[in-house]
Amino acid sequence: MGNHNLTSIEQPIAEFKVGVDNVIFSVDTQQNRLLILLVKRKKAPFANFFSLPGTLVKAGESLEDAAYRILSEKIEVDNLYLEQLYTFGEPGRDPRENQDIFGERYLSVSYFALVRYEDTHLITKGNPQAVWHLLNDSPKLAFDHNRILDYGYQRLKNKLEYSPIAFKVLPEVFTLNDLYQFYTTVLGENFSDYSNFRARLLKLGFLTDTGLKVSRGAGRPAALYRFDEEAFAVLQDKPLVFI
Amino acid sequence: MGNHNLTSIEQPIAEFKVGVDNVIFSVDTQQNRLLILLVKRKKAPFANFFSLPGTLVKAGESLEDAAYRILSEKIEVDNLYLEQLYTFGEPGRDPRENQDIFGERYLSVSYFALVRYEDTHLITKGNPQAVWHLLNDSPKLAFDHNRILDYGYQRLKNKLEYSPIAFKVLPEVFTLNDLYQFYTTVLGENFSDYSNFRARLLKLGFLTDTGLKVSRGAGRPAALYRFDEEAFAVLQDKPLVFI
DNA sequence: AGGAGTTTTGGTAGAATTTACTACAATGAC
DNA sequence: GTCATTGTAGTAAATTCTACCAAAACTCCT
Repeated sequence: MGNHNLTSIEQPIAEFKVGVDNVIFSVDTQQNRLLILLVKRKKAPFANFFSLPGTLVKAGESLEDAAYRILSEKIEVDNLYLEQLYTFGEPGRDPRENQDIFGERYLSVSYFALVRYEDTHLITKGNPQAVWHLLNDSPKLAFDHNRILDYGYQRLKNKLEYSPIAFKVLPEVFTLNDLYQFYTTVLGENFSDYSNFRARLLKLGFLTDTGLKVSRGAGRPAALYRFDEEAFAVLQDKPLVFI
Repeated sequence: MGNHNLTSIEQPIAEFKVGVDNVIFSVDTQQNRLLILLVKRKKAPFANFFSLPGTLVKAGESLEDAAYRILSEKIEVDNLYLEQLYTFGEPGRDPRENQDIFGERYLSVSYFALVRYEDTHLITKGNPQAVWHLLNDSPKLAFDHNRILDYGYQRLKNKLEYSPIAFKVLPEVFTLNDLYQFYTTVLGENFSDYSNFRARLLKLGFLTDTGLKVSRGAGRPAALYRFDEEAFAVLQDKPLVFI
């Protein structure tokens, strides 16, 4: 069972402030880059460190509302997927707890988001501003945010394997190669070759050919497909690809 | 994106009390029953309703510590698996919020636990006491606990499919039939037949034959196996069975 | 003791899927 | 037209899944 503190019998009930921190991913399909949204802190603690975009939950606001509020303060985006990730709350995880004479605690409920990169605009006014970072080249973050980021990346890979979240952020119509590039930039190139990826996805039967074709430079034009939500419904929780 | 409340610009930061609620499962392998631990509430709100065992987090106590504290107040158990489930925090989810003139919020961080049934003892002193309920026959619970319970059951099934949590609560040595019965009482009987279940588990290679045999009534004696953690390590996240 | 019943164990044939690879089609560039 | 490039279709071999079957090793009953 491990070493757990079971001795705090006479401790009072703790008072908490609750923060929401967002792990916001985006896939730049032009350059095959997996990006993460970070903000640079201006104030202590961890001044000048990068951190995940976060906020404290306000009165009357749900956790998910707070998560959407952070998003809308940093970026303009219409197409996204968002879900709760994990709640971090050990005593001492936030240095502000030590400075608070009332012994108040800080809890972090983290959310995971995947947003469309192409028609998303960073909001440049406001303070601090948010910037995209390469996930592979992300810096040491404030608080325990590196841990939250790692947790979020695991969730992203898992979700991509089992859920159709890619279609929330891909354009309305897309080629099978677009889809393959999306998967490879997130998962790495060792999960399937293109030909077998095509065959598998098409056999699953939730991609409908629009009849349209698109030519991008040299080579045969590619068919444009559309995600059919209704056709997907029947295969809930079946893996889409194998890593 | 749905309808989210983005208008609370001038709201103050909320103050929270944080509760931990445990979804505690147990498998009675003698009678093939899937059980859930519930307590009967003595006080308002929801007096005389059953609820998940829960507590408020104390000063200096981590969330996981609180989860273990609840467990140790209700049952004596040495063999268990525990992990965080989900955090519920919409305004108004706890009726106490309305009675509180300071507008304090109540957050519930839920934990999921699977405990060994056989050598677990319910603690009968204390108030309220905890009792095992059949999951299939669980009553209407206090607060939003039915939702948390459903969420926990989904997690249990998922974990059983992908993680070796069964071996945390099975005896040190067990027969393949023991294991099969465990899986069928949790997942239902439609995931695999016994012969194929055996073949699959043995081929995965993390069950080592102890050489011992056990005879339970009529029939050929069964070989006793042991879970080999080291041999399992290589196949992290591969499915163990198919539902 | 011996046969009947029961449970464990180790298969196998056929279907289905995965994997690695090849051939062909349709286009732009020259 | 020819070639490089990208998209598409397919196949053969290996592997896995599924639905069974039969022998082995015991207990129980008469």
